[in-house]
Amino acid sequence: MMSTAAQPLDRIFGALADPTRRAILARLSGGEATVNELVAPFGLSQPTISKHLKVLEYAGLVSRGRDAQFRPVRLNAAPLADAAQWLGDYRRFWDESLDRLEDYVEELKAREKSHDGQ
Amino acid sequence: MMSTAAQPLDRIFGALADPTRRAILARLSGGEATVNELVAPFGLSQPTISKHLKVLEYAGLVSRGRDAQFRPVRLNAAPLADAAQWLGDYRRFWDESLDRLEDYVEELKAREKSHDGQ
DNA sequence: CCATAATATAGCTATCTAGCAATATAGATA
DNA sequence: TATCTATATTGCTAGATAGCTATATTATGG
Repeated sequence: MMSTAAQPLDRIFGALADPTRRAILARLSGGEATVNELVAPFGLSQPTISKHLKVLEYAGLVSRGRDAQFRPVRLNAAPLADAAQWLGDYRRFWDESLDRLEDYVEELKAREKSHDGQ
Repeated sequence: MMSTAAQPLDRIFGALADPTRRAILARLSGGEATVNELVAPFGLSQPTISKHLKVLEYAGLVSRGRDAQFRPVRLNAAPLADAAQWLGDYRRFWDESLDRLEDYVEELKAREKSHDGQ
């Protein structure tokens, strides 16, 4: 199960490396779902989907609720921000000319965040 | 070696899921390097690094040159843009309030790109 | 309490992974 | 040509992964 010693980014990128798991996240971006609702669209067994959910949970990308015998799954996107930040360090290599604009926006955003704002 | 049928994002995220490979990319962001230069900082054998390089190459993240008996490795960040774009679809979930600003900038960037500009 | 529905766990297989040491190959140089 | 240096390839091991079926668990509802 991806060695217990794995770093957060290992788990996050590892979770995203599987198309079924990316599809699960895409589905969850439209709202929470039960396990069976997630099983339906794939040609995969329920235990297989449950295993994928465990990988996503281990990466912090989903969390589970409880509603009678249902265990609703919801998206938790926070770790994706870490992944995006890691990628951000390389942005200038694929998008050199727009780098300064990006920096400017990041600065604006940081400023807005520090002022708070709703 | 991550099934031949893997999709590009599988290979990209899969490549990023290993800390040694992320460190190699970080090193390459400072300029190209030979295999032995990449071996040095890790406590890993040369064949192990060569194998990591093959995974990175398969994901399109590095390319190799030839200079005498050296095979210089350089960063190819383009596939990271695909990963970043995928993540971008989830940005609003971790960064709701700044979404409109982000959209605005994306629009600006698209406009600037279509005008070209150096 | 019993039956059913939703989900989790166990146990299995085939394949992939990350690491190693040993060896092969390719190019430069003495 | 012989040798040295840089890198690739081979063959191995231990452990992870993705899938399955069968079974256990948990909670509802009769």
